[in-house]
Amino acid sequence: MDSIAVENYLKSIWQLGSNDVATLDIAQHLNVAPASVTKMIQRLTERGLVNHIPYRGASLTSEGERRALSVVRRHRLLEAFLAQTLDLGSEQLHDEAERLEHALSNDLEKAIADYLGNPQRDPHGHPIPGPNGELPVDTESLLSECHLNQYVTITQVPDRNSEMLTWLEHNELFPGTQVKLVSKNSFDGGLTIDLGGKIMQIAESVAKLVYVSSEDAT
Amino acid sequence: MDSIAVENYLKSIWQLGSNDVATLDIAQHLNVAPASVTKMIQRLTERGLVNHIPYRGASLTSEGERRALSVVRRHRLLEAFLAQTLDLGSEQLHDEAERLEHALSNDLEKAIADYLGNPQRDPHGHPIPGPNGELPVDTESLLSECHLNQYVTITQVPDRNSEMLTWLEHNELFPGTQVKLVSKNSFDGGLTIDLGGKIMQIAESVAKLVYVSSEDAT
DNA sequence: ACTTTTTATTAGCCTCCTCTAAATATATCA
DNA sequence: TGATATATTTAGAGGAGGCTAATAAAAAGT
Repeated sequence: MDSIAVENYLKSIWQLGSNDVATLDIAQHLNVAPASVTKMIQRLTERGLVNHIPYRGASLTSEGERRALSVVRRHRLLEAFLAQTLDLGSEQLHDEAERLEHALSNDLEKAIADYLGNPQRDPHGHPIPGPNGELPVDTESLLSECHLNQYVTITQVPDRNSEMLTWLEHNELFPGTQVKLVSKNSFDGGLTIDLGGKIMQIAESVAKLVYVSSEDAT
Repeated sequence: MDSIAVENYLKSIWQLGSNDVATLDIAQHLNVAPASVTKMIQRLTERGLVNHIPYRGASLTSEGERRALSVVRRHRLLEAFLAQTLDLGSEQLHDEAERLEHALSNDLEKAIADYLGNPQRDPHGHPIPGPNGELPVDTESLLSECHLNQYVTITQVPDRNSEMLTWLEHNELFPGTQVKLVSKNSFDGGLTIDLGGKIMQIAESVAKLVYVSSEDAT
């Protein structure tokens, strides 16, 4: 059984990209000192969960990725479960799941998945990895990279960053919402979108965290 | 915030009695070496959570008890919550709550309590301490100490020891069941009880873990 | 009361995870 | 290319929590 710290490192590396993740990025992501990251990376390399080229970066081995996805699965199942039973603020969901994910047994994970009907996505639209780490092929793109006048459906919003999430929710920008891209500012990357008649502005920083699908949402 | 280990020690000491708990008992309860217990007791004494007289025993300070009861509250709320939402085997409940209890924030604790309607007891009949550690005065007694021909209602069954629990459940001996004490073996302390017409034997070891009330259950 | 057994504590060591300060590699820029 | 800035790793230390072996205290038995 991986320790909480190990699970968090694996999850962070997974979230930060697939190859050559920088020590400093992990350190900031986990809020620890860079030296602590180096040491942990070495332990994980020793255990065969990470590949590390000194001064270059770290990436997950297939076993490391499997375990990272297991954490992600538990996290997203918990978000879905808590969202369905208690109704917590969308921002709270993430924080609670962040702590509970490390205390979930296989049995309870399964019980929750069954209770929810083995959902494919969590409340923020993020795909839930299967019990063995299967993830659907990603057919979605970033809102920031849409074509002009294209109609798209929001599929994923971020699950951290609660202020942004509150703002998105307040403006009815959640998974399932259909929007049309009206124009794009060349100077700051901001977007103007049409939300069923309502015209609004979206900063590039937000549009880079929202995924959309050009087909109808499934 | 207390660490998981600290929370477990406090809870163990609370469960093992109110004064002069033996090092060895804690060690067995937590499945660690006696020397580890001594060391932790010293740390807890240092932090004002435990009173310790060397070679005599340990007991909780009022602050220590407050924190122990907080863990117990989270544990029992979780048992109630999981029992209500997922329906898990009664034996599984305990184990899952045992791990999750350490990852429950105040907010989530409150959300769960509200969702359940602030219950007074968990599924095994154990009283759930209030948010500040309030426990009802105990008016219940052990099944093993009833008088002959007395009608009593079961109020509490143990939450650990899954075999016994399964057996109790299988024989419909759970909180709310009314039984009459028919006779008591003088040699082994075993009981014969009348369960709505069905006569059965209960070993003393079991009767010492089941609480009953002579008034109607509330 | 003296010896033996049981229970607790101390001493010393280990692993995990963290930190700061110092050293080293890499990147960047003139 | 050489100098500076940034990123990374090493060195060394510390706290938390665990262990075993050795010692000391308390309890129990004769």
